[in-house]
Amino acid sequence: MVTSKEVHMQDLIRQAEALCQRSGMAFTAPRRRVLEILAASETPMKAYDLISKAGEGGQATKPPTVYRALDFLCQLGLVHRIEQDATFVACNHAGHAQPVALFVCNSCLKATEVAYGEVSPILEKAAAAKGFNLQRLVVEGRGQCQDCAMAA
Amino acid sequence: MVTSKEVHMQDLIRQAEALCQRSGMAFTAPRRRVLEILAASETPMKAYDLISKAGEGGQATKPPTVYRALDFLCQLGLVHRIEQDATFVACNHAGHAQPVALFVCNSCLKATEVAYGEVSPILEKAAAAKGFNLQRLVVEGRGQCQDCAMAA
DNA sequence: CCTAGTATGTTATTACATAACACCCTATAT
DNA sequence: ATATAGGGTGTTATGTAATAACATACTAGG
Repeated sequence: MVTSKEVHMQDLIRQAEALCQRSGMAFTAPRRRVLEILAASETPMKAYDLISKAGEGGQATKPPTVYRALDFLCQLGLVHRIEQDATFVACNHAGHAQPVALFVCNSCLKATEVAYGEVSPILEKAAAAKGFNLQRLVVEGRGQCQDCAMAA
Repeated sequence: MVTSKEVHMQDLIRQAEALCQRSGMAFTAPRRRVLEILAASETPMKAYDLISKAGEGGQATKPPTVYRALDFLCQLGLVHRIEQDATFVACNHAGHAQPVALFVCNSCLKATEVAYGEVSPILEKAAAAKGFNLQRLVVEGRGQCQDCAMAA
């Protein structure tokens, strides 16, 4: 059986390859490895869990290798960093141009992505009212996800 | 001359005292010290800068002392933690019931507080559409503040 | 070839945060 | 008066997150 996770991963990998091709960057082994691990994970992962996992199967993988891969993948928009708790998650609707908010479930720790296109201009305007020119926006949250609400 | 910073600090301290009184908690020396340092700072501060500064003038101040004070002050809403860069800033409109976004200037690093009351329900609704019950929201940003825009 | 640009490997260190336990203070119940 | 429970701090040690700095390798264009 082919799980949706696996399909998702194939998508992400293809996306990554395409993006790299276009921008003349290399989709190298460590970058692929990090993306695969994140894509396979149910929940956002801490950097050092990633480092351990990437090191399984022989060669040790050191922090800088993984952090560099994460930076790269974040810039491409294939991975999101969740600032609240310093974790990383594979984007689950690869290729979105839209900004997304990440809402983390307090029970199962899974992240739900929600597009917030409509609120960007509102916040930009609110910022502009104070003379602030908004360039980058971070929207995150905590709460209870659908599955956990059902279970309760 | 009495600066607006100093007035702001007096306000915050009074607020803190009042809040503690009401909830039966103690506004102790380390808590006061941390709040004073933050209120006097132009920009958000890193925890370890706070630790050093709190330790000036004799007794060494250790990380747990400061982190405990920060947790306390954050819960009271007198201090905000900026997740993006793990810094802390005194709230500059003490006693707001409103949630606020924190926008950090890329040049001078000062934080601008912007109330985002109007967008909360929108995001809550967007989350609800995916079955997510939003309990806590973090809105932060980066960009250029008014002063730096003028200077440029 | 050679060299400029991109990327990784490796060592070491810096920065951020908390666990765990001892001690103190103060309010209140006996 | 004294025991004790709760809230708070002090201290040691450690866990966790991230990066600096420098060496090495791969690949494309001159």
